[in-house]
Amino acid sequence: MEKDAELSENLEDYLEVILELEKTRKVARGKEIAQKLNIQPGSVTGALKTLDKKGLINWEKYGYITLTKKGLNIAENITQRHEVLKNFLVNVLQIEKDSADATACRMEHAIDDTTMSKLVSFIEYLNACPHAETNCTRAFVAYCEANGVDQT
Amino acid sequence: MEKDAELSENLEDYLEVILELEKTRKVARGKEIAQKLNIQPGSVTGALKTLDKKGLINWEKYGYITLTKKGLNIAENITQRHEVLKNFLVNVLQIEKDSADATACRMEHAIDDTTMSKLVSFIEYLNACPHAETNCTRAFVAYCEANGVDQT
DNA sequence: AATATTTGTTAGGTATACCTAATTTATTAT
DNA sequence: ATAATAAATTAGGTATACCTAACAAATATT
Repeated sequence: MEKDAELSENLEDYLEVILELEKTRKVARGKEIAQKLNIQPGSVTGALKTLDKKGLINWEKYGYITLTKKGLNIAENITQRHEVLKNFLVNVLQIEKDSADATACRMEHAIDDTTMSKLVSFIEYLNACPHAETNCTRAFVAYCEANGVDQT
Repeated sequence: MEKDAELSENLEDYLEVILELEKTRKVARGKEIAQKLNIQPGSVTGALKTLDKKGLINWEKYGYITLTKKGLNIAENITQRHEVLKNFLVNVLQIEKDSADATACRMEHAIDDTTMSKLVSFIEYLNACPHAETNCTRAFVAYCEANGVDQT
């Protein structure tokens, strides 16, 4: 049982990327982590040691990297936050995908569980809520058009 | 003309706090900045030097602190992001005020101008949009109640 | 099996951003 | 005016998180 002590945004990003790599490649490798995070491979090792010490990944020198159960929980939580935020940005606010992804990537560290579940409910509500003969989201798009809000 | 070079989240927070203090006290003082940011006074000086070098504040040793025009622009932008996000969290997602404030404080650094203006439009839309005999926001509250979404 | 290539690690360095404790300057009270 | 108090700065230290370049290990090629 290690101190949870709050993960830094950076370490959260590592976990998220490792989960992504595990899904596509079964295991994560340092080089790929570096590429995804846009950093140099030399920077990865230190972070892996920290994550290992915190009991979030299984790591041995020169070995493959996998998430522990504890690490997986966190990684999945962060990934979910990312997806929900991106969903909101793309499907509700009508932000372009790549930009939405980048913004979600920054916001995911800033949103707590309570806010998250409220946001999930809100998106659910928007999809359920019939507004005139369309729905709230489509009505918002129409509203933007009518008011000349930039659609880029 | 200094390099803009992207302000760190921390320096953004300093500007935001300085603006807040200028509004209530005409000038900001190191001690108050430290209090608002929950850091020790000794940590403030270095940051002030950096902000001064970037041309964002007027600062002289042992003197008062005010924002330059450039610093004011940034501070106002950040403050606006904070307010819009808080407004969304409190009035749309129905998050409790203090918690919303803390979340807004973290999210304000993560949201870009395009997303910001989309969010502004969206809040506007929600207020304008009549839904049944109430409006979208109230309808969302009802939806949460009907679906047992936690109201804390 | 030996060599080449790729990948990972280490070591030393930079930048940010905080801390504490000592010191200096400014302000206030006598 | 002087002494006491308050506020700001400095100096030295810690932690995070990155960098580059040199080195080591593992994998692939012939």
